[in-house]
This record gives sequence, C-alpha cells and structure tokens, in this order.
Amino acid sequence: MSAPRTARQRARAEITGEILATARAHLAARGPADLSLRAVARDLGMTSSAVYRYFASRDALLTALIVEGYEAMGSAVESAEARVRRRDLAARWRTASTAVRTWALAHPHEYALLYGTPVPGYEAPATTVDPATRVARVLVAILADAAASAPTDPPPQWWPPLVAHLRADVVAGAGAIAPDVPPAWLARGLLAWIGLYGFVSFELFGHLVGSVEDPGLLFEQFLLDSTVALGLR
Amino acid sequence: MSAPRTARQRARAEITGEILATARAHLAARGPADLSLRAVARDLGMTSSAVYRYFASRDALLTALIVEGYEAMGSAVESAEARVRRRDLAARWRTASTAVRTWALAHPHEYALLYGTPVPGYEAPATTVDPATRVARVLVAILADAAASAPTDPPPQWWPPLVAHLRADVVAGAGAIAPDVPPAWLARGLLAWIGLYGFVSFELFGHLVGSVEDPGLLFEQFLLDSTVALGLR
DNA sequence: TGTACATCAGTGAACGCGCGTTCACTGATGTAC
DNA sequence: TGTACATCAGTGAACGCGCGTTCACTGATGTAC
Repeated sequence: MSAPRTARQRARAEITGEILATARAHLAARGPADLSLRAVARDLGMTSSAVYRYFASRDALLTALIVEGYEAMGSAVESAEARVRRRDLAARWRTASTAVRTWALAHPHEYALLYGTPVPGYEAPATTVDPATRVARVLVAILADAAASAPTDPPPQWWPPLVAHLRADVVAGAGAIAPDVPPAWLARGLLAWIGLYGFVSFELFGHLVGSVEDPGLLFEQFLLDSTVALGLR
Repeated sequence: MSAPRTARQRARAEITGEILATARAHLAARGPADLSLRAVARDLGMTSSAVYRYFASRDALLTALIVEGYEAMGSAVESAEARVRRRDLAARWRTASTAVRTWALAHPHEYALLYGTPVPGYEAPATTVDPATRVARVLVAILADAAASAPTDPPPQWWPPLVAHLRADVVAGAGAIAPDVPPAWLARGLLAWIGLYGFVSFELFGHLVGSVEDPGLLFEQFLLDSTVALGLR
C-alpha cells in the first residue's frame, strides 16, 4: 500500500475517508437500518450521485463500514490484550473480554451492525469474513497457550466429556484458525466467546434492564466465573 | 374476557386477528425493519387507512406483535418444561433451553424482533415488560427448586464468590420475580440465561458459520456444560 | 515546454418507488324510545 | 315492532416525505507525444 501520487489520487483517498467518516457518524446516531446514502451525501455537501464515484452502491458502503468496524474492534481488543503479561492467562482473558464490552458500549450502533440482526436484504460478501475473525483469534491464542501449559487434556476437572462428533466438527471449523488448540478447549473457547457476545448484546439491546441495576457488576461475575470455567490461572 | 356479543364486535376481533396474522407473516418473510402497515393492508384487501380503526399507529402494531411473540415463546417453553418430572432439574433446564432454541429457529424473525437489534425509533411500552419475563420465570423456577433442594448455598463447589455489591443489586432486580432464590443462584441463572440467549442469537445471526458445521452438536455441549456449571442433577 | 486527448469527479434533473398518517365522506350496524 | 339517532368500519384521495440509482452533461486533472 504505497502513498498516493497524484492530486487526484490524494483527493480520492481523502474523500473516500470523509464519506466513511460521515457514514459512521450517521450509523452511530441512527443505527444501521436508517443509514442512507443521500443523507451522507447531503452532510458532505455533495450530490447523492457523486457518492457513486466512490462506492458502487449502498451495500458497498455498508460493507466498508462493516469491515472498518471489525478492524476497529479487533485492534482495540488486540492492543489491550497485548499489554498483559503473556503468562497471566486469566488476566489476558479478562482484559480481552473487557475490551470487547468497552468497545461495544462506546460504539453501540457499530456493534449492532456487526453482531445484531442482519440488515435485511444485505448479503455480507467474502471480504468481511477475515476481519470478522480478528477478535476470535485473540481469544483463541489465549486458549492455545492455556492448553499448551496444561498438564492434561482437558484439564478443568469439571468439564463433561465432549459430545459425540463435536470433536471432528469443531476441529474442521474453528480449528482452522487454531490448529494447535485441542478440541475440548476449542469447544469451550467457542462457548465462552458466545457467552461474552451474549452478555454484551443482552446488555446493549436492553434486556438487562430490570434484572440488574449495574451491569458492570454482573459482568465482573461473568469474568470471574468464565475464567474459572476455562481453567485459566 | 367474555365472548364478544354483537356482529360488530365479532367482526372486529376477527379482523384484528387477521391483521396480526398477516403482519406476523410479513415479519416472518422480511424481518421487523421492513414491516409496513400499507403492505399488510394491501395483503388483506383493505385500504391502509382502514387499519387505523384497529391499530393507532405502526408502532402499536409492532407492540402487539412483540407481545404476541413473547407470549408464543413463553408458552412454548412453559408447556415443554411442564412435561418433565419436577424432580429432574437437569432435564427441566435442558428441555426449557432446547425449547427456546427450537422456537427461535422456527421463528427467526420474530425472535429477532424480540431479542435482536432494537427497531430504530421504536420505544417499547410498559405493556411488553410482563410478557417478556415469561421465559425467564420458567428458568428461575428451576433454580428455585435447585436452591431449595441443595444442602448449602452456593453448592456448586467451583463457583467463585459473588462480586461485591452484586448480591444486593441482583436481589433488587431479578430477585423481584423470585424472592426465594438465593443471590448466588440468581446471578448464575442470569448468566446461564444470557449464555443461552447468546448461543441462539449467535447461531441465528450467522456467526457460527465457519466455526462449526452442525450447531446442534455445540448446543448439546452447551447444555451439558451449563447443567454441570449450575450444579443441576 | 506545449498541445491534444483521455480520464475522471461532480452536477442536476429525473425515474419510480414506497412509506405513515390525515381527512371528509358513505353506508352499514347497533341502540334507545 | 318501528323509527330516529349515534356509532363505527371502511373508502379514496391527498400530503409530504425520503429513498437508491441512472444519465447526459461540464469542467478540471493527468498523460503521451
């Protein structure tokens, strides 16, 4: 990715960025479903048709926002987790999980775009697949280290045996991004990640209201429990 | 709720039902965001303005659908769980959880309306609060029985202590619908319910694709693990 | 270094669409005497 | 049992809105000789 040369190229890059930034702002203010190409163009003082020089369609703009979102979340989680001592597996899990929640609370509508109800009529292209795995890779790396330093497999004594056929299934799927993680760990990692996602979505979409006054406290409990459940120390 | 008397009242009840049924069908086909009063009216062969005799606004129609959805899901879960031997707590949890997932997979868009990204601009009125707790009540009843039959509190030995201040918070909140469940159980019940919700949403919104071929197997593992984690036998 | 041509950003008008909601109205159903 | 009036369901036209996308066009920037 070399720096753009001509004035045209520089202008193009800049305006593409401005369109994305404005779209992101609209997203943050009104949510994914209400995001309109025309409104973005209006805000930028350009005609709606001009936007088509930069994005082929509304869906293309959405795709760019989704990729951006995954990257932003991924790098937030990565950089938080990278600051933790490698050997402190429990702290790495806590930190990564907390970074996920913090990012989501700071960018609720972007989070909804990534993890909420799929936008009707929008089909996510293959471009979005790779950025989407970025957060998962962080979590999986923690499990890989945990499994490597564990005496037996699976170590947390309370784990029931793996469900029949799940072993092969999970190795072929999630195992693709983590060939060195044993299946029992992979399955638990997936479930922990799902639990984390569930917590954040539940909180963000308003379902914790009435059950708990301060969701942060319950999240602390989730971190405590899941760390123990994963056998992280 | 006595039977309607006059022809007018009968007609009104019937047509209200038809509007709701058609709206539900549209919801199932296209999702909550695309649901349009006009389209529903068109399908029923009436003018869009006629619908206003039955529902004050699009939001009122949405509210009715939401209440219906919670009730449908609640009664599906209730009736499944009711068929299980009272003393078999593990089976009750498995059955209730499975009923949640089954209902969600059978009614993906209704589920999304209830638990997905909030519909932009729509504010759920108080009417929806009570029906929303119906599923949670089933789960909580299982925990109440578990706590009652447990020798100590909290019994599952692996449970870390409760986070400071969470006790009071959870008792004031979730405890309102279950005064007889000890706080440690309440917190774990909430987290288990969140995990269940997370699983179903993750699967339904397409985030399991690539990680696992057959989500049913991973769900079995979730059931196994959560049953053990909750100390249900 | 200067000229001729190709490329590309942006405009403005238009197409065709669908939406929620209001309003004055007709005609059928229900009610009181 | 019959009549006068009130209630209510439903119509059809209209308001005002915003959307995504296309198209012929102008004018500026870039490139090749």
